[in-house]
Amino acid sequence: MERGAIDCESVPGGLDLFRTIESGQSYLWRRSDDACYQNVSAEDAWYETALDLEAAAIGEDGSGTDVVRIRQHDGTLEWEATTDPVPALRRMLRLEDDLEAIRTSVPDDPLVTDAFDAHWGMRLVNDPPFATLVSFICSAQMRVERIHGMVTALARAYGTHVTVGDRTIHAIPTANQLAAATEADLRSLGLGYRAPYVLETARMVADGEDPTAARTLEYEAAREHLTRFVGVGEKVADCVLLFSLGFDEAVPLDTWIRSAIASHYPDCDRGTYRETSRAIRERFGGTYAGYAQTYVFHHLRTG
DNA sequence: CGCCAGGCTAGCG
DNA sequence: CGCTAGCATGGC
Repeated sequence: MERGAIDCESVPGGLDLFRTIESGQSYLWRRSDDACYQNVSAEDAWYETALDLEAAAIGEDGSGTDVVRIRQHDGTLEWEATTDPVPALRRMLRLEDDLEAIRTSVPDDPLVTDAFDAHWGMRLVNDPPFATLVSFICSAQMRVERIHGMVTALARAYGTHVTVGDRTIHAIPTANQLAAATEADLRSLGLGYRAPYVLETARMVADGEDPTAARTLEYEAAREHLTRFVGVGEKVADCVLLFSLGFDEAVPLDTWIRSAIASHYPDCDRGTYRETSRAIRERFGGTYAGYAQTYVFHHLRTG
């Protein structure tokens, strides 16, 4: 394993790795102390995953089997990896984002202000597209702890196993790997009614339907395009657009954000997903509305 | 026991 | 179009 570190002083606005990874955006990482989403501090804990680092650096899933481990320690982001992970980490953890500039573009109302103050340093993620698609198909009517458990179960059952030293790391399965499963197999992992959704979407991607085609479209058209995948409605599509495909204006309307709209932005409730989405997106400043959404979501969910 | 969790699909009017 | 029943599972 190669080793290195990224100086967090060079990250504009700083980095809170714990909140970035354990805020329900990314299901890529496992903690080496196996304590993800147990409300335990990640001080000195390593996060690890197996993936294709070269592909991840350009926003693709790839089929490779690299391993990377990271932790935040002494003002640096330490890493260990089978090959140079820095370009992939910069992209996936969005280390170029200027948090101060982003905060300037979102409203300074009490809820957003409290959320940014409470979780400063949390960054959006930019994960590989298919891994994100599968994760958020699984997210329907699930708590984040269990989504993480389901994705972990999928990785152990179908993902590529990579052994480094005495540790075995499981990659999130590729579309081809998942397409070979059966619905009964996926139900036995606890996916419930999401099992056929994951399977059918994996088969679609394995057959050539490309979720990254949405990148070339205007935002609302991109959201509509992603709903072609089974198990993907407007909300899951917004999550994939925000956490993987670079649409920072996407505001997923989940139960927590709907609750926030009801209590803090009631004029933004326009009845339909599309119109409510437009209203809250505008209220959150447009360009980086998804950043405000993610801070508010995490603030409410952990409060 | 009932209720809820980062909802979606199919089938209805 | 919009609306709703039904859908798995585990934790509290």
